[in-house]
Amino acid sequence: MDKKGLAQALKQVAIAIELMDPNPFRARAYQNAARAIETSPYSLEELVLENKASVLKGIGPAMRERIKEYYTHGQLLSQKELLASVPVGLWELLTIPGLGTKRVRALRDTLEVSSISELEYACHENRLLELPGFGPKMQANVMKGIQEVRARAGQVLLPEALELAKHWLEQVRQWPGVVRAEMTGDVRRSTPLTKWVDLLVAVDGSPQEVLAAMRDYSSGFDSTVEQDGLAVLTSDLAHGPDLRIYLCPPQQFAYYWVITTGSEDHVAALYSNGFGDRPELKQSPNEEAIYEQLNLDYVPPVLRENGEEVAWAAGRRLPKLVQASDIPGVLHIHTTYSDGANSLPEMAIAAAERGYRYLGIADHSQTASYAGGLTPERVQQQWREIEALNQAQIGARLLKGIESDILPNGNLDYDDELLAVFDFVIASVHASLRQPAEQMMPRLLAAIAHPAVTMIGHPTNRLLLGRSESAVDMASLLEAAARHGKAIELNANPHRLDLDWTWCRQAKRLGVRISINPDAHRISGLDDVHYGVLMAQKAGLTRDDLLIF
DNA sequence: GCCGTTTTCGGCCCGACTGTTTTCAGTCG
Repeated sequence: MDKKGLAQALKQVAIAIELMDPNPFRARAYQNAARAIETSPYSLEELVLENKASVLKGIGPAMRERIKEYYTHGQLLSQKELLASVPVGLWELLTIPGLGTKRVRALRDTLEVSSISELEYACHENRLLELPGFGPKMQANVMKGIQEVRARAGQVLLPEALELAKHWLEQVRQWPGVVRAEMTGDVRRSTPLTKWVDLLVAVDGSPQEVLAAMRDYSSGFDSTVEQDGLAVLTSDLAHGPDLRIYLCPPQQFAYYWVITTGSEDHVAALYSNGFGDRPELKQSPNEEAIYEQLNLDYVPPVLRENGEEVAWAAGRRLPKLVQASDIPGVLHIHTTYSDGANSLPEMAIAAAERGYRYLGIADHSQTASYAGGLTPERVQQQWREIEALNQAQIGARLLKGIESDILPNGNLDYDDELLAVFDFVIASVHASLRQPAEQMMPRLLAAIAHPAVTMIGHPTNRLLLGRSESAVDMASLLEAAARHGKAIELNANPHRLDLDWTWCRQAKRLGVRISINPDAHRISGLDDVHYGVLMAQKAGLTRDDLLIF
């Protein structure tokens, strides 16, 4: 519960008003208030307790009430009825690119469409063409959007998958006959997205007996017994991925742990190394013994992906994977100077508490007005504060950086003299994300060639389960990075994880340094580095492959 | 619902882009 949550809640009310209430200016007031709060330097506590809300433009008496409500209840109680009056399906329709509140209203009022399924039906009947402002392209885009929404339904990001897996591990460990239970599958390999949350459970007794004994606990699960004796319980969770629980005898735990951890390609590569011809492996005491029997170095789960790693293990040349402790400091931090929730000193102290020696501040540049981007004057002001904080040594040493927008024409967002003085410059695309490759690539290549630029930030601009990648020819971008000696960001926010780990492998081959950046907008965001490290490990990166200051 | 005064109500935010349009409406960041 903080001011970002408040801003979210206000925006949600704005959408509800736009959908239900004919007065668009009331909705606008909520949007304006949300923006005013987001871009203000004040915390939620300051807004309420020190009445800083009163000095903000766009906050009147009603909004002051809303802010107080949110502060005391964690939600906008007075708007609950309004929010509940919006049919659930309408919120879903808004997730389709190109559909905003106006078009959703038109769909509902004229075609009586209020869910994705109804919308799909209407598309098939060509009904969208009847609506003013809709045409064949719009209808085609909507159909494409529906496919995308369907494709990502049932998947969750890594943190949520881990949460679910932990929750169910705790449950399953209480079940009768359970000797041992561990995560397996995608979650164990730390894949960015998970469709199945998999657990492997060692149980006493035959699969049939065990399933019978578990009946009271596993209601709602479908159960099957596979031909080799492995029993599988599956369940559709209400939202997100499906849960799958493998049951095996205790002696065969290691064997099935290898198989269920996957990936398919990894296991296939193990089979080419004799995995299938060695029945005694079924009784191995642990995974290490299995790899040893196959004349392979032990492959950590995170690395078990396309099979390439099995060749490395056979050649005794597995990379010494980068560890969190290898990272002495992190870059790409936002503060209250732009759209961050915490101040410079707060972030500096939090970084020191996490063992970081340095912290690279990179607030938004001036074009990013929606995020409170810094004018050159504000940049100077921030530098003065950074120097004072470094002088006082109150936390991690602060580096003067910036996340400069790459403008649609490939220019950066300040003049060269100013850019040259930063300790580092992250160049990122934040607007005109949908440019065709013919414009996007020259744009990115111009940015990476700029002498002041240290790295390209979140190079594809994807949001996992949210927004598809920009038209980036990654091979060319990485070649350019190698040519100019520039780094590429591995944005560690679990919504991004961008550069994707598969491309990190290519970057390593080209000698392009990877910068694992939290892109933190608050103190807790610093901990996202963990996910970045996992992706770097997946790519097989070592400490030497990272950009270190 | 907020603001700014012309103190009592009329007007209200931006820039790019896309798809729908013959000049604009809606979406998005």
